[in-house]
Amino acid sequence: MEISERQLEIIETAGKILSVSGLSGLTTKNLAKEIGFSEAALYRHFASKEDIILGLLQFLRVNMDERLETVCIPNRDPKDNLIALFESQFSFFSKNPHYVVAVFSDGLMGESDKINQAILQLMQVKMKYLMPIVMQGQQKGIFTQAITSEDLVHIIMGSFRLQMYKWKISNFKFDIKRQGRNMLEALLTLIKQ
Amino acid sequence: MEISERQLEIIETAGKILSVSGLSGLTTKNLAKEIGFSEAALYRHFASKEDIILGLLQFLRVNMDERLETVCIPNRDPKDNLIALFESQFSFFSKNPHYVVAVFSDGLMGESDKINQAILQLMQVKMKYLMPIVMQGQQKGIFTQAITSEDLVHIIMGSFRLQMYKWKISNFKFDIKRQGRNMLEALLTLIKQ
DNA sequence: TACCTTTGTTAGTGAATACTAACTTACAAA
DNA sequence: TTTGTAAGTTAGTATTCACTAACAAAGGTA
Repeated sequence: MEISERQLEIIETAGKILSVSGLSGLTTKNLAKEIGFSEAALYRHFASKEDIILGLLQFLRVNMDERLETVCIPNRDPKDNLIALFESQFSFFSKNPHYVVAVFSDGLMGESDKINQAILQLMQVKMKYLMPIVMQGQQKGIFTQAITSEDLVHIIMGSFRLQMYKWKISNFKFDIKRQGRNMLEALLTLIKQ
Repeated sequence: MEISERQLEIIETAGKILSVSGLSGLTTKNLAKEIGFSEAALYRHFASKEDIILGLLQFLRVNMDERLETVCIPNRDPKDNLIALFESQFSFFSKNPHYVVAVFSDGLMGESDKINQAILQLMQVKMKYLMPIVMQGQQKGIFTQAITSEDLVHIIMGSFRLQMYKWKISNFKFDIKRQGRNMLEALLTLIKQ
């Protein structure tokens, strides 16, 4: 599953349109116009619009996986890992706000199963890094053991997602890195044993 | 802003379609067919499709406001109030799963400002009841005072929303009341001082 | 040179969408 | 009895959508 240069350009332009004009703005017409070639040319690089969005989500997933891999350092203080993970996430979305629209928007492509699955996979990638951190923190007695790791992860993920949602419906007006850091601090205080 | 019987029927049918066929299934054509009259007849009762969705959201808001009003009893143990509020929410959505699609789906009507605002208002109604409970609980020393009420509410709301999201993408397959109760329990354990 | 592949073009297609115009019917009030 | 209104109907409309067919130009390779 190689991604050509042109494909990447299309994916990135799709992301840009998403953040500027939202979901309904992402049409093949707009996409082609923004890139500067014809609508038909899109179909030289992708079989369908769905494939373009899937490409976008896949790109985001691979990117996130690689990014979190470098950020989460085994055997480091779980608290530091949690902070680093969040910082990295907020920093990335701060630079690429359009992906927020992609990930947190349902109804993308009329509830296509493939796309829903791609979004689920994205959540799972994050879970892959979050879960061990939380478990390690609990084992070391840094995070509370009063509730299960699953519940703890759920609460952390929920807080993160709501923060993202608020940012999105504010039209990305506030500083997500600062607000995110505040929220994380509260979260850490809460889950500290 | 009175709602006629026919309007209510349209709203409820719209909700039903949302839960069965999702966002993309909610077309004027499907809506009319489901009710059993012509498409044009819809426009005797609503000025536009947007108005129908706004009606649905408004109906949900009023309903939720009244419901939570009876559920949250002043001067009762905040913990009990919190449980009652959640139970009521889960119970309602369990009976009316289509509203989950409406509320937790962005891209409803191409990012109409009015609709986004209506969804925001819905969150604020819930906040209206949640915030005093949390503050009271903190004052009485039942909930932790280590973080602010705002942060606590954010974390609670985030957990609730994520629970709803998981339920929705599972196609309403699991028992939201049971799962919700489990999550609330974990949450209560966590925020207990 | 001859040919193939890649990547673009123009000019459409059919299907779906929200919505409307014009007309009909039932019924209630004056 | 007359008239107005509410609530249906049929048969459309313009627009938008994702997508395609047919062709052209560039460049590499036999």
